[in-house]
Amino acid sequence: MEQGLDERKRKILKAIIQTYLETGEPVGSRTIAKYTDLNLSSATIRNEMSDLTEMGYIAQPHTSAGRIPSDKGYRYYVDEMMAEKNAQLARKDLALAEKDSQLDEARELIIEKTDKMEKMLQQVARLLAKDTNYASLITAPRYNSGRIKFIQLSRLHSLQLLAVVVAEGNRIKNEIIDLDEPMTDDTIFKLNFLLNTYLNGLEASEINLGLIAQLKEQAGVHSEVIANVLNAVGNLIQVEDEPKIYTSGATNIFKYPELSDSQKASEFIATFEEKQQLADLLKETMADEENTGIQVYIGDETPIQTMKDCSVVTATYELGDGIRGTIGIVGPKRMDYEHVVDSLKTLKDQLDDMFKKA
Amino acid sequence: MEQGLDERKRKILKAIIQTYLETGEPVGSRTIAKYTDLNLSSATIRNEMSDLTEMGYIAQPHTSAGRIPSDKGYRYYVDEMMAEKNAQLARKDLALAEKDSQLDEARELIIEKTDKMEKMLQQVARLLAKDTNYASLITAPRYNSGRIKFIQLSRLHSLQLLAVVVAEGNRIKNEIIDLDEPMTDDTIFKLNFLLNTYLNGLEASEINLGLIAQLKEQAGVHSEVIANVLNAVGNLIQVEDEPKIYTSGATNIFKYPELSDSQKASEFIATFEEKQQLADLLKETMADEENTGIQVYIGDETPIQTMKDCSVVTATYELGDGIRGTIGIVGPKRMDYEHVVDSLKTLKDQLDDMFKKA
DNA sequence: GTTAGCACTCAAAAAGATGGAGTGCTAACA
DNA sequence: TGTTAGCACTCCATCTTTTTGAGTGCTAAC
Repeated sequence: MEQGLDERKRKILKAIIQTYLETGEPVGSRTIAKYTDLNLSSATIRNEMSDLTEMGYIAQPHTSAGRIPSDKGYRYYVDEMMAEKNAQLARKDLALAEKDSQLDEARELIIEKTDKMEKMLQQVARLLAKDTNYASLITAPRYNSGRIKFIQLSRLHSLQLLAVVVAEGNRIKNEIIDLDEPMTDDTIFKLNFLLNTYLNGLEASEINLGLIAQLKEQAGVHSEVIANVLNAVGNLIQVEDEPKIYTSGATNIFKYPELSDSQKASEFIATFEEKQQLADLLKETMADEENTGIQVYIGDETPIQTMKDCSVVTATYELGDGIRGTIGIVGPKRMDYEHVVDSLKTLKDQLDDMFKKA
Repeated sequence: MEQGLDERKRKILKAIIQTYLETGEPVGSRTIAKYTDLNLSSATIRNEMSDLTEMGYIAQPHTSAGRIPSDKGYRYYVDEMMAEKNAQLARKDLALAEKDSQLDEARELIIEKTDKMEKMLQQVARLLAKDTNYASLITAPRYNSGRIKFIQLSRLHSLQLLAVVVAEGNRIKNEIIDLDEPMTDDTIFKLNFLLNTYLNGLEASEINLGLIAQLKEQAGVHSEVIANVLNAVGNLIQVEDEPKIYTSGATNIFKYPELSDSQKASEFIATFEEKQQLADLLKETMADEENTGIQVYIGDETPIQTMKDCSVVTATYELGDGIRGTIGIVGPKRMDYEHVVDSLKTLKDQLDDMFKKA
């Protein structure tokens, strides 16, 4: 027992799952008897279903109902699908690259219209949600190298300085500094020199208390200003810890009755609203990298409590140098895994390209 | 008929509404008979209720049910309340300034912890939602004066310039400009001079095609760079058109059964998720300014279709010079108007103060 | 090993029964 | 004339019962 599934059982299991994905209702033996090409009577199917139930691949909501896939069943189905996809990919069977016109069109729109990363990501999230009818989330690429590239103080008014800090990856931070008394051009020049010689090329982690003390000492009377600049530097780095997450389509869950009772829906949507918890999910994704870069979490496998009744599919896109971001889809366990995986793959590739160009 | 309400009717109406606000269930004549201090039998109350129904202040969900307030009834109640609040305020009856400890504590937390406007506003929204148990929204102040204060080009790398544009209100925009070929320090200096002499002190609207042409001509070979800087300027202004809206607590509606059926909840939350439509609401608010700066929209009065079954309370905070932002609460029609109005008032005052200091 | 047949189960839908909160109206009362 | 007690009536909400039908598990025959 439990020595794997023979050909027939696999076919039946697959048929059950696919039917369930479509209808969302428990599927009975007669349905399968008609559905499948192997010509078997419902009675035979029943016997096999009984076995599959015992093995834990499917379950009965109650005695006299049809069967629904268990988490183990889904897992089997998804693994099969992924394996097949990889095989196809290996032999360059690019029938898989069937265009998703909606997402394709997206690409152009996005590149054209949005000059700002923020808007672009929001747009992508929206599109993905619309395309799949599930909830989507996406993070901006996480820059893990915070090396400082450029620092500059300029005079705004007699009592106001503007500090600009640029880090690698062209992330920019501004800080306005109010002075107690005017400062000469010369002083500003000196401070600029000081800041650049000390900080330029450093990573965030390399700025320690000793260094700060040195800097302040050098600055003498103007150590206040230094403190403010360092503050800006600090902010630039802090953003790292909580990468921004863009979401869309959380309300799509109302399309799936098994998720839309008040209690569940409320928790689910709150999770999306707060976004905080989503970070955990994505952290996990980032951690273990797979061949395709696509991960599927089914039911309890997700790290987030409130999504126990859902499945989560994520993909990691790269800019190279280990700078990565994540796209994800959250939907009911009976989601259209194939479509979701394809969509994410397409999008991941597009993002990879896009960033490579930019 | 319809010549206003006598004292007794007013008392009864108020009692009905208040009871309904608490319970959320239709209220019957006996309840009122016990509740109120004017000693009347339920029969008498019934007669009065019948009148009030005819006048349109209250309604019956069905023949043999109690009464619930109609929009007109709510309107009456809110108007009364606001009038009283204003009266209190006029004679400096500051018992009204009863502290809301939660919001008070907020103030300090906020000022302490958040250096970034964005985070602060998000925090405020979250707090307000938590305090009231309704959904909250808040916009960043909308700067309507876009006068340019400072422009600077700096070299980042040999083929990269950094443009910094600062507008009044200390809004800052950065733009990185890629060059085709290196640029001498001297050229950068000249371009800086050029940009500042032409653009400094101008409002967005004053930058027209003629001016741009002049600038580009002056810049000669480097007109590309000018175009990029103007792009940054453009962005600085564009942000105006769609002020960022921060929201929180959309899922609070699930606490109110009359709003939490799938259909309604879905639409409601989607509105909050997209935020786009909320802008309309806030635009409206900004338009007509009242004495207290607090507005209440009941049911159909709201400009947003999906909120027909809700009430919306908004407040406008000011930085002076007509620079304003909005805070708002969306909840069921039977919301605790008094508490909401007080909370918004408190918050509005705090924001006014805070920005005055900053 | 497969299948037809049949008794049995159980959830969901439909139909019926009960109770109670609340009204509107009438007639009596101060 | 305004107020009140009394009563018949309405209608929703709740609970119970009935019906229906999809689906199973088992047995016996092929």
